[in-house]
Amino acid sequence: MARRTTKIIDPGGDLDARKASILEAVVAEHIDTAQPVGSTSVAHSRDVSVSPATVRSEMVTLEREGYLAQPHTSAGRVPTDKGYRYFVDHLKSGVMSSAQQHQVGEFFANVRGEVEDVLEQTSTLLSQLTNYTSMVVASGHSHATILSVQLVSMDARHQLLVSVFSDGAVIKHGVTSDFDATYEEVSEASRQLNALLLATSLESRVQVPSRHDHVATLVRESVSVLHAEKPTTDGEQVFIGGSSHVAEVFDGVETVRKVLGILEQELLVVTLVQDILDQGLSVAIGSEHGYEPLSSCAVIVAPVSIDGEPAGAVGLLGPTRMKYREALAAAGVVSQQLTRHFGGEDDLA
Amino acid sequence: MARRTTKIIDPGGDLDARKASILEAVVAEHIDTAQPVGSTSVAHSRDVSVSPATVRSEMVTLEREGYLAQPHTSAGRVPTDKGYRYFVDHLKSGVMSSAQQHQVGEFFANVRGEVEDVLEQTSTLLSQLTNYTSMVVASGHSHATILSVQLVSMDARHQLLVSVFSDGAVIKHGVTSDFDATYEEVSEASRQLNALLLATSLESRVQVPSRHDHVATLVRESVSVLHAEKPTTDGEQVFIGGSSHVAEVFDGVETVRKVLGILEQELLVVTLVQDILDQGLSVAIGSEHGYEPLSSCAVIVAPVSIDGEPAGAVGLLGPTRMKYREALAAAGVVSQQLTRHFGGEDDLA
DNA sequence: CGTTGGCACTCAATTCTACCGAGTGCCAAC
DNA sequence: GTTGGCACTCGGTAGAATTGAGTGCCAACG
Repeated sequence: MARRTTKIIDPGGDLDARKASILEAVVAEHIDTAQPVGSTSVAHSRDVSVSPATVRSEMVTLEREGYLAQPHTSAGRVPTDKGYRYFVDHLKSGVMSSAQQHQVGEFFANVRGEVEDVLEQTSTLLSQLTNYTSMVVASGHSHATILSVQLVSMDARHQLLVSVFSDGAVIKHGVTSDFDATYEEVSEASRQLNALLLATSLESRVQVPSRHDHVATLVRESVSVLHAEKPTTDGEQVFIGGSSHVAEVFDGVETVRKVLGILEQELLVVTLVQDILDQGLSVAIGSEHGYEPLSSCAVIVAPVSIDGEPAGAVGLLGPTRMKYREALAAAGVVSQQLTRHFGGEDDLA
Repeated sequence: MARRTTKIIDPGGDLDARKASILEAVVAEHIDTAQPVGSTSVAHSRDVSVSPATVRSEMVTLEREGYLAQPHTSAGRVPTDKGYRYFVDHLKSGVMSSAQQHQVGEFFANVRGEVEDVLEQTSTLLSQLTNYTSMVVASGHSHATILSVQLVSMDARHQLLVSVFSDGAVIKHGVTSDFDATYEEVSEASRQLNALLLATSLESRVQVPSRHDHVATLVRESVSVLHAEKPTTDGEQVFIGGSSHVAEVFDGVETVRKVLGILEQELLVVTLVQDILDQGLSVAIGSEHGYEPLSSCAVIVAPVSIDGEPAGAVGLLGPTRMKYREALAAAGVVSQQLTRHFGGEDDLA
């Protein structure tokens, strides 16, 4: 399930049972209270049955090994990214409250509409479930094949190229000509485009006519504008939900600003989520994802697939001290449901 | 240009010249410093050439008349919403820095791509120019006519209805049938739909076939799903830029959260902007727009039209103490440029 | 020898106090 | 009507004292 990134050297392997319990207690309490946690409260927590003094001596070890840190002498301990990592890796996967399960069930039983709408609403759902900012990424259609293209005349010099893909995506492109195209020329161009492009993908090369008549020019122009789609992005779409939670969950204006700034850049979000997935992680904590402005964040991702093919992902963004168990459960359930929703009976793939 | 909302009773009409100068000085300085401003600094400002004592006595009047407020005894004065309103109404319209003018010119000379892309980028531009959050609203296509509809077969039971509108909008709808439709049936339905819907708008009623064969069912289903588009919204689109500025510009987590919460709800943003336009305002200050959570905000709007028809608006959202002159100038120029961009030569209406 | 209670020590956070000064309101004089 | 003078208010700041949670160390215990 959750794996450790290869970059972490993991010196000395696992911690002994007692250290583990102590670390876990520290993390759990700090997540709960956002405060440094001291030896006494750890000693009193279940799973730990030694005296505060013993806890203290173990904590210096944990600190030396990099799992804990002290904001200043004579304060309690706070988990480091490495500490959170251990915690997450050893988390027995939780389960959502039945109320929430019901909410999710209800939601997926009732959503209808276009894929985009469903994804958008899903991102809202996910952020409502967790009180964190959610991201839903749908991967591009660069390998989907074209089901239909149509050139529609707006006026004599402006046409609209509408392409329908096998994954249900529809994209449009403006095509401008420097001559007046007749209705017949546009229809003919449309017919030729269909013949040319049907069942191809955006990656395939096609043979365009080299003649210089109006129809051929329209065809050439259309193909070029369509194939120009690729480089920008792969056509991924991102839906972000609950960005207002950023303000609740992080302290410090500067952090909030930086995080919002990141979320504004859709391309960055796509890359971030993809990177984490590529690393084989389900959670990226602190600096594990390498985005400096997000160093005080944790990002949870869960892949979504359609017919066994990776088709996107859902994600959650919170502080490093986020409620991992609940958030992981929510992301997991939602990604599963999404996978099922688009796999099974459904009004549109 | 800037008009006063009818709700304001405007008691005693305009202020005498001296009161006006004093009020203006207070507003200007408070916008600059975010601090209560005292009699001395007002007295020293240009446009005011009386002693602090005189300023003080004028200020008690202004306070009594509701233009100024005192956070507490022995602090300076702060403008009220009414004070800002007066300031804005008497603002001689400013002009952008030439660097900014250049930036805008550059931008509109170089943008290309679909309308949506242009609008999205415009909202980014506007927020960069002003350091406030920007909103770009494109009004719906409920009165646009249909240029083309096409039913594309995804698999035997799922079709995709793609409609192209005269304003360049393309929308898709999934159509599900409870029977297996042949390729011929889908083509025939597509043909009939075209005959039926061409040149109609979403508001027009059309006569659907009442037969029970596959083709007629497909046609009926398609028309119904297409006309169901209307009620939700009018198909407006909203593009929000620079939401991270919210964090810089407002103080207090709670305010930031509330504002972000509003921005998340696109429908609300559309309504807000529309309401303000309908009131004939170009700026709504504090509670003038009636959205309680935005009572510490000012919203600037500027309409955009295409061929004389209202087609949307651009907006800016900042604190009540925002830099009105600059922001108004930026919103004005951008809305003009946008109007021109979509009015004149252009690769797509 | 690992565990524990005891204890002195540290240091951020809090509280209190004094004080400063920006700003006001009032008034008498110009 | 305007102005300078003056007493007064009150938020903000600075410093000192206090508090208390928490540590590290150590000696004693099982």
